[in-house]
Amino acid sequence: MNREIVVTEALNLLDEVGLDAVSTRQLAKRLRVEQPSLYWYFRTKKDLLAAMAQAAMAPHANAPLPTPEDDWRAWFLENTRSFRRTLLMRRDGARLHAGSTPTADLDRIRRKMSFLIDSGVPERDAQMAMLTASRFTVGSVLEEQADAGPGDSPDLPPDTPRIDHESAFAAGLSLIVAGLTQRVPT
Amino acid sequence: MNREIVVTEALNLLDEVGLDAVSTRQLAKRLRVEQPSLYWYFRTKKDLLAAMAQAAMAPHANAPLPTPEDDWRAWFLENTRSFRRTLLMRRDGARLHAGSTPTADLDRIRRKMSFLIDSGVPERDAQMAMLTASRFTVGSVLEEQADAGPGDSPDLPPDTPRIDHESAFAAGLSLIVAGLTQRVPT
DNA sequence: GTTGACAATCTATCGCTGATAGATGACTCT
DNA sequence: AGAGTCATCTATCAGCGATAGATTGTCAAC
Repeated sequence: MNREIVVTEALNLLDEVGLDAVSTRQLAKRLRVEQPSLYWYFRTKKDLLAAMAQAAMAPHANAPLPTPEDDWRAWFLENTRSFRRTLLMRRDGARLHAGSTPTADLDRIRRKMSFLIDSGVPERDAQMAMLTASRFTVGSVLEEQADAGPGDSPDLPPDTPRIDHESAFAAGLSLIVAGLTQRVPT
Repeated sequence: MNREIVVTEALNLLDEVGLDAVSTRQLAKRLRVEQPSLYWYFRTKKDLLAAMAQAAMAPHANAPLPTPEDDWRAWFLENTRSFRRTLLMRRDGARLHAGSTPTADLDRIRRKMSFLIDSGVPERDAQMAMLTASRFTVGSVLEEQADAGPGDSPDLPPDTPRIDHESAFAAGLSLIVAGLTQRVPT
């Protein structure tokens, strides 16, 4: 056994039972091991959750970086969509992500920033737009996954139209890109 | 004793110890009562947290609604800032808010929507912009409060410039408003 | 081959948590 | 006086994260 196996099984457990029900005991049972054994691999449960969060973000973290030929608007849209898709891949993915200190890949971020700057986006605007899109995405998926979760929604009038999260996200994102476009000198 | 007193004391406890350390036992101790007594007022802890979340949002929920003379841009900015301010008033306010199914005041939302529409914002754009701003705000405050919290940040290079949350929020918000402005017919 | 070190797992237990069952006191209405 | 209810109590449960310390398996050095 090793950390990777533990994390993989922990993510399987997460998908099955949801974040609140992920316990070291349930995880140990799946790994056919006694519960304290997990503490050989992780000092605390928070450490385990952090490793899970990082592993869950792998699809987005390994996506190809932009090339100079790319259109910055198209790339920005796709990058943000990729972030959202990755959060949505796992049950409670947004909560898992938001709950752990991010351990971001700084070099990757710098490369993305450089691409935007080289495409004509002012540095500060590029930085703020990336932050804005990221936080908007986390907020969106957080609500989307909370919404899809437990069915015991309180006594709302039944005519309330369920929000289409997909198009609400698309609309918000295009709003942000439109705002950013204004900042870019022609 | 009544629900209101319990919720008030629960929010005081929250401010002192943080969301993770809010337990029914600590709360009971403060109210000079045994722990199971709280279950007379709330069926589950989740119910208590939901009541806390609603109470915590009171400042924003009681803020004056826009009047027809208001400038829609100025109002939209102030409304979003008010939301953020309210989330920031309580320790872990964003987590508390995001963790509970929102018992939104539908009538209030409709009044805000009507104001925007009367100001010339197309209905769907108004709706999407409100959603976008709200989710961006929750995502922002979530990170801001997670950042300010436990000091055990991992081994990041010490030269990493700490983000100024205030201006990052302002920048993101103005990006959204700029995007929305483009949608409004002159 | 025995010895020793280290990695990995076990047993046992701690203090804490949210929650339930059921008894008890207090106040009110008839 | 008795009934009913509100509000609180005592006692207890199962589950949680975490720690201490014993025990095994494996491989290297002597």
